Amino acid sequence: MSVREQILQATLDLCARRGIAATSLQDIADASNCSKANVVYHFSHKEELIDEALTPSLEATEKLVSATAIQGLASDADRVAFAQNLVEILVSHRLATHIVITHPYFVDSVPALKKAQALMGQLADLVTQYSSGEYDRLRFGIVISGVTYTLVSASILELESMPEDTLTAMLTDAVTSMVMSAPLHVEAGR
Amino acid sequence: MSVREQILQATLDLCARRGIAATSLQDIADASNCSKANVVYHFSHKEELIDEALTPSLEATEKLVSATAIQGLASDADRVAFAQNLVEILVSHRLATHIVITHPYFVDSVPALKKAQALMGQLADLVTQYSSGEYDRLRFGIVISGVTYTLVSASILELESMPEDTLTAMLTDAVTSMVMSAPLHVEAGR
DNA sequence: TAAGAAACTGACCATTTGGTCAGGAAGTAG
DNA sequence: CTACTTCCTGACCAAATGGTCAGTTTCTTA
Repeated sequence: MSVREQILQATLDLCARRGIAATSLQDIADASNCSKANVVYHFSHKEELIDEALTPSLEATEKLVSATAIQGLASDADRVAFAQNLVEILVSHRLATHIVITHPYFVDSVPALKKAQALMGQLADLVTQYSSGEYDRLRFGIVISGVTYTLVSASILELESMPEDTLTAMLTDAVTSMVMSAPLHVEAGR
Repeated sequence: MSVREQILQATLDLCARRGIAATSLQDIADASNCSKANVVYHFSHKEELIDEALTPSLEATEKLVSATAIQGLASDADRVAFAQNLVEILVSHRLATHIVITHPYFVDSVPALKKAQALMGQLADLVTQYSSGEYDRLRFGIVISGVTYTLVSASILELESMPEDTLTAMLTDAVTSMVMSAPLHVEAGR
């Protein structure tokens, strides 16, 4: 792993664990086995560093949004596939997603967070354009933020012991049954 | 409102809006029309100040937990009442709840946050002792954190325009239908 | 009104932070 | 070997932060 990549990974780890404000460039440098000055050499500002660390997660989400916009969510199969893809993204980018969701007040200083919020809105639009208005939008918001939060705060519910694919399956089921207008209850291996 | 109360209110406001780490004692002092030294005079440490600001919310939650532990959640009426009380607490203490939920990594420095997490676990226990295990616990976690997060990040879903009691009713319905084993769909005035 | 307690303040301090800068290694090309 | 670019570093800096302290004002009470 290149130093650059090490720095990005350390940024995700530390910011997810301690929060952006409590994570200093020095912390990131230590975790990346290089000097603070080198961190600044690769990413000239802290915001830029965080921005870049969040990018892969945003790109994956963007892809899902545009694919869903074309495909639509008319059939049950479409909806299940959507829920699966969404949970897949949330799980595989859980650090980034956690950072996004626990830092609503950094929107102005970190552009990626603004983008992330916009994407969340688009996702809500997609799901709810097939349903009946504000109440469904509300449900969607609850479930998405809830799933995301739960994922990374798993210790609260002692979910750490659970195998990752079981967790993914459960979350997919939860999303599908709680958000889609026609609950499907894809029984996850439990 | 006494200076003490002003300080506590400003702490809730600012920490919910910008995060604990990004809120300085000076910011709080400015918002309370007093000196920083006076803030430290009333609350000798920052953690102590935050701790005290979060206390009312914790006490309300504690009360609900112990009341529910005695009353139980066997009947539908019990469950509806529980959901209403819970949402009522989340709404009326929404700033505190937002602080709690967006600062999982401050658990070690702010005792109140540790307590809050423990209470969340007890709430989950209460609801799920009437249901079938891990999956329902997961659903509960999703809905509670989701409702809470949604409440304060309402701007994302443009819920700001909604009257507070409509919001409360919707959330109560959402909690009831998504978490309780028997969906009730108390139709909120919509 | 006198005296003590409580509320409050400005000046100050050590520490940490994000970021700059001048220059040293290290690789690469002619 | 030489010149040039890229990568990297320690030393340094201004700004901000949490907190202390000595002293002043304001309230209470006898």
